[in-house]
Amino acid sequence: MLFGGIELPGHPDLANIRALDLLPIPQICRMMQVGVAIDVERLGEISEILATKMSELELEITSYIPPAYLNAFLEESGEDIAINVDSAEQIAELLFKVLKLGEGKDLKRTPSGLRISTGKKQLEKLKRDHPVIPKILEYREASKLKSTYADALPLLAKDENGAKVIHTQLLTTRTSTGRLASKKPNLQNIPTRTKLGQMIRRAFISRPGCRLISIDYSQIELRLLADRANERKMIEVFRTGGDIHVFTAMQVFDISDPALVDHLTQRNPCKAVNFGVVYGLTAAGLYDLIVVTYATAGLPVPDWVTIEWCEKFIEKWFGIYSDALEYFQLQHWRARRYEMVWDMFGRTRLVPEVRSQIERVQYAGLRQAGNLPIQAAAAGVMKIGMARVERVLEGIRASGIYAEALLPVHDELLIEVDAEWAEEVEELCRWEMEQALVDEESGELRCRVPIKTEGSIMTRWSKAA
DNA sequence: CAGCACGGCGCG
DNA sequence: ACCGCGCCGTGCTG
Repeated sequence: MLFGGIELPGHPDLANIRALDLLPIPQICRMMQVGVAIDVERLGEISEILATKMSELELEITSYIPPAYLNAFLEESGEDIAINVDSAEQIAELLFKVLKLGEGKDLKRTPSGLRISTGKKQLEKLKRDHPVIPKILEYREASKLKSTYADALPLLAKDENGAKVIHTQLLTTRTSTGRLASKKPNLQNIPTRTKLGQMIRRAFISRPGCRLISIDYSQIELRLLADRANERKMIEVFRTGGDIHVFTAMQVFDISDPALVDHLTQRNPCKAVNFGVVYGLTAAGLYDLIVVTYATAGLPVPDWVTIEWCEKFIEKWFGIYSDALEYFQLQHWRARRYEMVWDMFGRTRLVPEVRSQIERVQYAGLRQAGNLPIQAAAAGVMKIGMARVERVLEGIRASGIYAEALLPVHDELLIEVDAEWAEEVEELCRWEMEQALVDEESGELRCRVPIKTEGSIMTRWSKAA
């Protein structure tokens, strides 16, 4: 029996899931009431920076409209500006009708099929064909960050004794996998991946005299895959504390020395596949991923990277991790047999799609079936971890010290504590989260690999502490 | 003015 | 044709 009486039945178990889902509820209520402080002035500055950048880019983009078309564009928009870069429709017209880019290439259409897609993936592939493309991508990034974050967040902030505080709504019954969701605003998608994005994230601050503590589960989904699939090679790597992506590359490319593994051409694709298999990654999907990776790095894609090569790559991966292959096959079999799959805690998901006559729908159902036992297990681990952390924080608060959980972000928990106690609290909370799968009675770890976390103490929320 | 579908994109 | 979310602006309709 785990913390809070949670079991690992390994079969559908509604009572167990009810108990698991209730576990973090008191903490969730607290988090919504406590809220997160933001630096509204900083967000204002960022908004200005982004606005400036956007008008510069807008001018540059306009300059690429051939003079013969300028009047047509002006008329269409009915404004004094020629083109609205925020309009995918107008960008598609510029790129594919006026500039006639990508002729001869098989350009992907939008899901509705109404027009050619101008999504990031597609534009990355065309990046080298015309100088306007990177400008559009840059504009899109700035526009997204400005409208969704820099401008929107301050409007939702409430004045609370001198600080501006954001209160999100955490949804506990929104997802099909047991994850939590966040809305008004969504604080689970605050930027982190780009330089500009990190500026936004750094506008989330600790209250005066406090520190933010971020603790995230390290590769939790891969570790759970290793455990649930009893995947021998993965278990060995995680037990010995090795780099799973480097190990994969050594196996796939038959390299004996970890130092000889090349990052761009070997470790990165392996990392993509290691994460991607949990989502049901296909050869086409991997190919896209690699193309975008190279394009983003500003490099031409080597001609040995083909769909066929990606197929071989994935086959090789499942040859190496053959227990993982069997595990996914078991989930697919269950999905077809019962139209249902379940995770280690007994959470179920119906997947009637696997009986569809439409192949595309059927495959989507199978990917969902393969993904659920892993994503749901990770969500369950997080719920136990959260409840254990809250027990510790309650004790700390009882001695008059400020200590509050602020926000769960799927495999990360953001905590706020009196600056004086940050180091101690970080260590305690990391320990609690890492003990999520430890049996309360025997003290035994109910997982074949250790559950690890990484923690950092900050005054501003950011990935690089 | 409100509501909707769509394309697009932020995060884990 | 890569899983799970929520939210933005556009373009259109009632």
